[in-house]
Amino acid sequence: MAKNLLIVESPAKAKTIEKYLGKDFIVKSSIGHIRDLPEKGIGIDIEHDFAPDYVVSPDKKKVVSELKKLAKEAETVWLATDEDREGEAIAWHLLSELGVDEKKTRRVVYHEITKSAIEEAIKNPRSIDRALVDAQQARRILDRLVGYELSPVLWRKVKPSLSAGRVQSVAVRLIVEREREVNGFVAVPYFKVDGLFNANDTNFHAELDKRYDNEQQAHEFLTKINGAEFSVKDLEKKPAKRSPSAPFTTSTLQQEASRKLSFSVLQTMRVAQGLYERGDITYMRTDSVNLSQQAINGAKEEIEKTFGAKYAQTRQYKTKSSSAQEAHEAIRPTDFSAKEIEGHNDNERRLYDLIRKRTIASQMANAEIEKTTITISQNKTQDNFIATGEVILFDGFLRVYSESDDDTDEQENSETLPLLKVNQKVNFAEANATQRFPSSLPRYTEASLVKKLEALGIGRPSTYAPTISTVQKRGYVVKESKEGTPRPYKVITLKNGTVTSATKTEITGAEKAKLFPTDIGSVVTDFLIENFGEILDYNFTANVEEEFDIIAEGKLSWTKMLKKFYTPFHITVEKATAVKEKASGEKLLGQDANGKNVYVKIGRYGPMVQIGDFNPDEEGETKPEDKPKYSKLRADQRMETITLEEALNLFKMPRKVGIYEEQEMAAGIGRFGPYIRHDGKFYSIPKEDDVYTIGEERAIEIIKDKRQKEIEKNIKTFAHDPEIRVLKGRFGPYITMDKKNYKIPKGKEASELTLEECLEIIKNDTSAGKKKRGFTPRKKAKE
DNA sequence: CAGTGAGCGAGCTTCCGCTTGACTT
Repeated sequence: MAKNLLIVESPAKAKTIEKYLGKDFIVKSSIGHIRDLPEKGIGIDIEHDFAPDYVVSPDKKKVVSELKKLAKEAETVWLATDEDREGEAIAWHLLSELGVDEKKTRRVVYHEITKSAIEEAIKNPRSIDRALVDAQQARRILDRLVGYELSPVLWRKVKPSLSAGRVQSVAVRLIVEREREVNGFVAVPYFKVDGLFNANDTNFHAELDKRYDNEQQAHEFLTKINGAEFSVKDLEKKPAKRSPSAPFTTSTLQQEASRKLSFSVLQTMRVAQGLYERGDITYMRTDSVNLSQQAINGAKEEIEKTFGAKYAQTRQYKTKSSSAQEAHEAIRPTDFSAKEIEGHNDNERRLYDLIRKRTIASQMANAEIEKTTITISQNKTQDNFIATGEVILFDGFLRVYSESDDDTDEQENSETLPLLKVNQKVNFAEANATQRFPSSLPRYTEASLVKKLEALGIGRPSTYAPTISTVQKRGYVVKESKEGTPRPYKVITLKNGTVTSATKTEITGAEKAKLFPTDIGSVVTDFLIENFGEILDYNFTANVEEEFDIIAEGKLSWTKMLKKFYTPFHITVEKATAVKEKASGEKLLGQDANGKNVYVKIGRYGPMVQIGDFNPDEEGETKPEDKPKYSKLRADQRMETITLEEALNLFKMPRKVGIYEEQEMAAGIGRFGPYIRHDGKFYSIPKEDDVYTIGEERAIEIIKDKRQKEIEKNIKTFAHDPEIRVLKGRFGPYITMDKKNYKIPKGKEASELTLEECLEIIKNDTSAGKKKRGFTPRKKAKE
């Protein structure tokens, strides 16, 4: 029987530590929190100092009973959960739930999973820090009060099953407000002038040191400098250095994996979890940029071996975020010499490579750069052209890793400039004044939202990915890509002594995997800001965190803090509940041809347009012809941006188009876009046709086309078994049976397949049994 | 999938932060 039971939070960590401690120790994990407030009901006795009703979580019953048994048999129970607020609380819950004498328990802490750190921790046990536990209770209970009192208000005022909370509601607010900024942004165009020069047989670009507001000014300037002589007025060389970024935390890993690998934050965490479980990387949910001494030595050794001693420069980074609790190390490889990892899929290899390079780069020398600025003047006006270039004198960490940036174009500064002298003449080739449109701040991606939340101190490494899932699951936010629209712009060119003007076209407004608010998201946000401004304030979390810190220092009672918060909060909840009207986001768009009011609002089934008002007579009756008319918004329309004309157009659908084969044809817009409906069948209307004006003749053409394609699609059918068909699809021929599709093996001619061969292919198909790997929610979604 | 729409209302929904596991064909 083992004398010692040591409990940590993560099973993978338990395995590692067990190796370090030897046979006198049995190491087990709690798998996170073991107790919590009950899921049903508030679970807090508010009248009696917010006494919480903790219950063992249903999915932790097994773990707890096993730990209980082992704890009883052990001489000493070591509570080795993380050294932060949540970890301290887990230790305290374990102590009270396992039913062992406190005298035979020890609390130990460490910041890194190394043999020396664990042994050192065992030598220095302490007792449980009750003040820190109280701070956690205050955090937990405040979140429950906010979440479970605000959500029911939304059920009454907006729609059932909605939710609100300290973290998610602010996340949605960020997205709603950014969308309004983007939509309200008016781009005031300007002209920038770019010159192409040649000197020492090298072409190079230089930009004019001023911009013009309009085409006329730009034109005038180019006309003025026609025939000018250009020379180097000034030359400046400045040394600069660039330093590597800190090793990864959860948030920075999510951002870089998004930019460099196009991973969603959930995908990043899933892949990292796999790497962690196999022992390839350290823990992936961390807010610390710290590396253990052992890790720094490992990185240094690897750098010296691969690149030479002058490339190594060890550093210890400091965390910028004030909310950080730093219970773990930064995310790093466990073994720096492992360049390639065995037995992993492509995504795991790519993420591992990113983590390894980032960590190694963080311990490498600065890059040394020489920045060159060349000022070119001319003899016609006082204006100068400026060329900038960069030469890397010593690549340092750049040899391994360079961080991506969300906001800037990376292709600039890539030009090599010729070696010039002051007063040297340069040859002018051409100059272009190009019309540019400034852009608004970009919409958030999942990863840039995480970055913003972290900067505000909202949420924790373990919750970034789930929060982003929650706001999407509730229908507040959608992740979407959008095709851009063409926009004309002017280019004025001076070349060969003449100035010419041309109009070109660029694509603008294209978006890839960006977060957009839904109408529900906007309406809920407006409602919450109006009624619960304090909670929706970007500083709310920071403010309560300050108080949690004071509680953790033992200088404030957690129940007092909660009471001070809850009393006024609860009054606003009751006030908001007492107001009968729904929060529908109703907006008057204008009047239709008959002078009836046209509104957009959220109805029972989502956003809609309403024409007309209710005007009941004395008996409270409304005549049927006076009742308002309704139409749902299309999927691509938003309450905030729909125009009166677009709203009225919705009522023109579905529209009678004509008769074909004695059946009526109607045009409409469905979930998959514009369609013609005929004899119960739907035919998509191609992009080049207008659903509002399409005529009978064209509609019949579309129907005939579709039928023809249907016929061509059938490569082969079998009289014996009409269920099985060989079809032509987007990716080539395939076999279909019972709504499932099967690939045709290479080397077989589709049109010559026999029924037996088809059955053989279907039988041998293996793709159906594929299992999806990943996390599923604790509770199964009811759908 | 191809479209509904006030009001009345049973009984349901919900938070944040720790952490992974998988009844049978």
